[in-house]
Amino acid sequence: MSDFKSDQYGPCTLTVKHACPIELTMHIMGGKWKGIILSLLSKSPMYYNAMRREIPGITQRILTLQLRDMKKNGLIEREETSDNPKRVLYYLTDLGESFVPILKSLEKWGNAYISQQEEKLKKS
Amino acid sequence: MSDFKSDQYGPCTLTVKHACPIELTMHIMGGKWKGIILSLLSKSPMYYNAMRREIPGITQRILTLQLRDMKKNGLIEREETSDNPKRVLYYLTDLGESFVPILKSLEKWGNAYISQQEEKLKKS
DNA sequence: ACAAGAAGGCACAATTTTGTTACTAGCCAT
DNA sequence: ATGGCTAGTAACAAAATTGTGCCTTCTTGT
Repeated sequence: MSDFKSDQYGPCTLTVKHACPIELTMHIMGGKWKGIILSLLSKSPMYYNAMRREIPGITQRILTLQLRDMKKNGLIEREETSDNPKRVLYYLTDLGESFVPILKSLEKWGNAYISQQEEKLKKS
Repeated sequence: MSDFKSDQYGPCTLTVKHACPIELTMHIMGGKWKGIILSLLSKSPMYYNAMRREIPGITQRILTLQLRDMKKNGLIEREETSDNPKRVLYYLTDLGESFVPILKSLEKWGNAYISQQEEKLKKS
């Protein structure tokens, strides 16, 4: 259900231009793997199996699903190379690139959160 | 499952300080309602039922669950007032506040995404 | 001829998240 | 004393997300 229909998302008091953009973004970028995939691709384009190796714990099926989703949402591009054996290269689109700075702040925030949690643990 | 255990999250090639902070953040902030709730509270503290009215489509149960989760993760604080009838005020903690700028960029990005989608629709 | 790497597909299953409907308990005003 | 407001609970159900295990097709190296 990642299709975007402009009247599918409930109104949001913050900005009611079309739908709630925050919820939309969370829906597109949230989830367990999208962030990691995006951050890998932000460093360089990558072949399918290379990504698989770089993301421990992900299965082929899930990786494929995520990549498809991200392509459908215009975040990445898929390109079959013509060399043998045929390989598939994935890389960020401009839209995908435009999310990278946000990704970095999410990462920062996460790290801050972690250290805060650790401080709490010390005290208890 | 929102508890944080430092070795529960798979390694992330980006930053392997403790776990993948991106995934962690997505896990804490993702989902359908957290963003909206946070953005409401970023404007002012709010009572339970006021929030309920401001977020069309949310049910009591879900709102309660979300608020509890956010409190558990240290994003918001819950305070029972002593007036009659007793009411419950929710407000952001510093940690919660610290996410607001990110929320705004998520919102911006969402809006950009929406306009891009619309342009595509025009062309087809 | 045969294994092995590339990029998946398929059937099914478990988990997590979100939703529905109804109910409670304290208090207050009419 | 009845209804309505406060902030929830409880039992149950549906939907979405993520995962498992095994199969496939093409190709290249030995």
